[in-house]
Amino acid sequence: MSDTLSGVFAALADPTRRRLLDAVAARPDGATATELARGLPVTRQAVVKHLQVLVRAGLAETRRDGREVRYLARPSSARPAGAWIDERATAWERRLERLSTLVDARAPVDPARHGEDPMAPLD
Amino acid sequence: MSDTLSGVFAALADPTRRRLLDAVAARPDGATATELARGLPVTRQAVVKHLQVLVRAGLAETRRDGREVRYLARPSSARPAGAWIDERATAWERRLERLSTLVDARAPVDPARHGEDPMAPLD
DNA sequence: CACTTACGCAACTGTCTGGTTGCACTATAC
DNA sequence: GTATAGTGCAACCAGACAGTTGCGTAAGTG
Repeated sequence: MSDTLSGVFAALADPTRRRLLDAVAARPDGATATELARGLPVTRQAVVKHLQVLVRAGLAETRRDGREVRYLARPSSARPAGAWIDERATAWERRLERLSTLVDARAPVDPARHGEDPMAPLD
Repeated sequence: MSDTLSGVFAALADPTRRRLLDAVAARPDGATATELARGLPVTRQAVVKHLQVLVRAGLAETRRDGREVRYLARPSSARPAGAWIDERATAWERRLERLSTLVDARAPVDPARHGEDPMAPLD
């Protein structure tokens, strides 16, 4: 999970964490774990752990303010993950598009490639 | 993890699974787990499990062809997840934008809201 | 037919994770 | 100074997960 993309996706994979992120982002001055825990059916400690995951993923940051710790959202860190999905979705859809064109033309679907190592880099 | 968004994010959180998805998508006629395992440092069984995660997330589907099972990519299923990120990133950035405008104007950052329940729905 | 190959199922292991509880520490308020 | 939040740290638990091995079954191939 060391690469940054995995971290972001993993962080967003938990619904509680997504709620939390939305809640933090809704306050430009940030929110503390204790505050956030009040609105959730879990302990403050659980919330802290979730927030730490978000921070590790780069989706949030902390700012110390007296005796409290406020969590701030870092929106732009999510962009690469969104871009990753969008790139793929678009490319795949284009490929499918091309395929259906071939099918319409009654062309065989690359039978030479059947059984070949599919993890080999495409030329 | 029952909601579909969590499933997609969780599926994409694993680098092996992302590689796998790319590899499957690169073959419009699909690829079998056995083929895919040849290009990876893991067992066929492990690959099957990964592919099942992708299928459960709606990112792939299977098609039986004689005695082999070919996995096909389902690009469009990833779109909602990408959209989720993009929406947030954009909204959050706009909010930050507004904040810095306020700061420039030396206006206090909503002190009335400090300590309020941050999980409460915004009005 | 026997042989090979691709798949399916089940059990087992180590690690990660979401969540908890309990306690110690620190800064503010009275 | 004492009481009161707010945070930090550690141990612990149940369940999920990545990965393995072993074995059984089904479908082509000689």
